[in-house]
Amino acid sequence: MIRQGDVNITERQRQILSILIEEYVATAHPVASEHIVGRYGVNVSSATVRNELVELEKAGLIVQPHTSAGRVPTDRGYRYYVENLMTPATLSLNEQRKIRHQFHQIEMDADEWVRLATSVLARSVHNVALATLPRSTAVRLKHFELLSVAERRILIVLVGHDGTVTQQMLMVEEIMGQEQLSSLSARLNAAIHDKTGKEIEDWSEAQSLPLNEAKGPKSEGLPALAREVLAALVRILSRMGSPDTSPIYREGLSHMLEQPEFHQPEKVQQLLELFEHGSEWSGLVASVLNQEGVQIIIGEEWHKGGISSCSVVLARYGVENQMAGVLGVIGPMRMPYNRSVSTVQYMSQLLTDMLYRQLNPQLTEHGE
Amino acid sequence: MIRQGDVNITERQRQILSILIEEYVATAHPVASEHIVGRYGVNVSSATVRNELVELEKAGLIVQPHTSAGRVPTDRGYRYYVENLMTPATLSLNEQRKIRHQFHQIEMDADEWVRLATSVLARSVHNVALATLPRSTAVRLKHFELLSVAERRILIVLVGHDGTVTQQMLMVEEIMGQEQLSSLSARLNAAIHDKTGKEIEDWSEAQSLPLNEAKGPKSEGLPALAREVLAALVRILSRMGSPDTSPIYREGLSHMLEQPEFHQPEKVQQLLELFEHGSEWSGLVASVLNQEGVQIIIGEEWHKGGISSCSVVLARYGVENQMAGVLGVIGPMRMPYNRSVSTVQYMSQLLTDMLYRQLNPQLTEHGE
DNA sequence: ATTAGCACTCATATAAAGAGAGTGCTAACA
DNA sequence: TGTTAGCACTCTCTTTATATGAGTGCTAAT
Repeated sequence: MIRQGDVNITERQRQILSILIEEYVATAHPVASEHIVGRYGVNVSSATVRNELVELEKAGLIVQPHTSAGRVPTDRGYRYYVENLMTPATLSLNEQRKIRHQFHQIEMDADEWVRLATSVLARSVHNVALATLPRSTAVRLKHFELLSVAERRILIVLVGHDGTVTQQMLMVEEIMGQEQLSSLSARLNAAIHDKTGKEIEDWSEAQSLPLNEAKGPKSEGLPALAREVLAALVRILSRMGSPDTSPIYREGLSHMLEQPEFHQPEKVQQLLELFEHGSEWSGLVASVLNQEGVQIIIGEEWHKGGISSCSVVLARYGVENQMAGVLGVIGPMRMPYNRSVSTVQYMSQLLTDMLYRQLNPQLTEHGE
Repeated sequence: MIRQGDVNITERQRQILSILIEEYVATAHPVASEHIVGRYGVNVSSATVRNELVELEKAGLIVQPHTSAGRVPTDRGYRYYVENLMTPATLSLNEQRKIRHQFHQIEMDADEWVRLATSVLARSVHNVALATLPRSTAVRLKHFELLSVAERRILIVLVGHDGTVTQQMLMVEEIMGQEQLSSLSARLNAAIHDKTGKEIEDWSEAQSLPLNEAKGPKSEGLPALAREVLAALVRILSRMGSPDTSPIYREGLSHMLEQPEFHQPEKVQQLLELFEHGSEWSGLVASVLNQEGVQIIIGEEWHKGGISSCSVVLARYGVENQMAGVLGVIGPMRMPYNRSVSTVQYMSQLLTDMLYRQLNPQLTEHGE
């Protein structure tokens, strides 16, 4: 799969580019021709390497910060590297075990898994990890409960067919005891079990007309509250279906700031502003949700002039269109991509497995 | 209330100190004697001011970064200022209204209020705001529900008598339908209603003995699950009573980094590490929970060598020993204390009112 | 095609010099 | 005794000059 159309370079140039990038990733210093000779089969003189470097520069894959400095990869250079040159890494079995081990606390729900995953990921790649919570589209109501929290305050707890749990406070006019609420929820549950938000809305409208006409037999004050509850359920279900609104968890900033590219304070502030204005992410997240595999966004590919010199490595986790989210890493453009990719890949696979088991409990028993 | 025992300075010195601190807070530059003359009734020459400055320096309230520089307040200087000199500010009615307005979304629970409060606070003081969630001691169980999330996975939702809601996942051996769970929870609710964690534990132990002996009549598999549920309830209740474990919400880092003291990257990193190792905070939080009023911690008063040059302004909110948390501001030592204090005070009062109303719903109707 | 050799460029480090801000001190003054 | 003008002194910050050295591009030889 060779994209990056117009790039056409010889085998040796590719080798040199690869060495150069890996050297630069490791040291953060512009790489001189001298430092390339003698490594991994490059048995030519520095002059020859310099000639090749000129070619690579013409192709737009590297630049020099100033005359008489070594070379540094460009956005395009990294792009070519991750697509053609990078040797894909796999986490060692030991690392895999260490990570899996942290998920062996049983009593957690999906949200907590994801939060833990960001934390593990951040430590593992020494950069900032981020994730969105898993959201389903078109959730079906499995069951809900009404809990009287205080007079006039009712808590609605809702379980979707996919195991997601959401809660929502509701203020009401009437004062209701827990018993009344329980009987109401029992009655409603029976009626709207397994329906989607849309279906509940329809059902609720269908009910309201007949009820108004035949108001003799069974309307001792309940309908108003019931309608409020139903409306709230519909709202919750529709919100659960839209992934954009979900908060984004972040962790590992202090690791990231150890990197030399963040020694100028403006860079740091740019970065933090990006984090605190979460809205910028939603487009990116949405696009990753629709794609298979690990996505790499390098430098300004995402966002002209935004966080230059940063890259993002993202992957979807979960079950497509059913219960999916995004998790990944953000770090300086100069990051060890193969490690990032493999770690993100492993974490997303792990989360996917766990969610899959949650949706299909009968498979649970064969795990480690 | 003049603490700071051994400090004994004249009225004019106090005036000068006050001007100096306010000037330094505003400009972030060491303050020269020339800049003090002519302000707020200081009608003496710069030479006289210099003489007074020497006295203030002897008292340890100010220092000069180097010979031939202006003066800068020390930790003790700020301490004296906030305790004796600072003119307490009140938020303007306009600001108060603006803040209150943001809390007028009805459908929120206590946790969401607190999260919103940190966000508002951060914007208002242009620094980092932080808060702990409200936790009660010795929560009594008001009601709980069991929800079948998936086969073998049960969600426990628990409402405390103070309106706190907590959820917890539970893995079990048996496969139970929602109906069975509902009837189990109905039976248990009736029995352990209004008990504390400790009381539930006792009750549960008391039950297990008789049940084992008289195992004829009513033991068709339920007790095992019931015991698991009870154990989980006890665990949840005890966790709800310990405030240390609650996560700490933070916001506003990008504001804070605009301050010139964070133009050296090491400072930034120190700060972030402090945030990510949340454990350091728990002692501080615990002590603030036991005190009335706004607490100010200046520079190294908290933590020798830790985040020097930062101050924290904290206050408890909520109802003591019933449902309380901590919220406040962290910023550079050079911060406008009176504004921070008044904002923190107002926010904590606001949260307290809201929690109080939640606990006593009959008062709700007279509010704005 | 490769490479040794070398002049050239430019960032970085080091030193010296100058400017300016602000002090401390002294001596005069009310 | 408290206040103030005057001034020398100190120390930072900026500027300028100089040196160093890493790394390149080019040329000419292999």
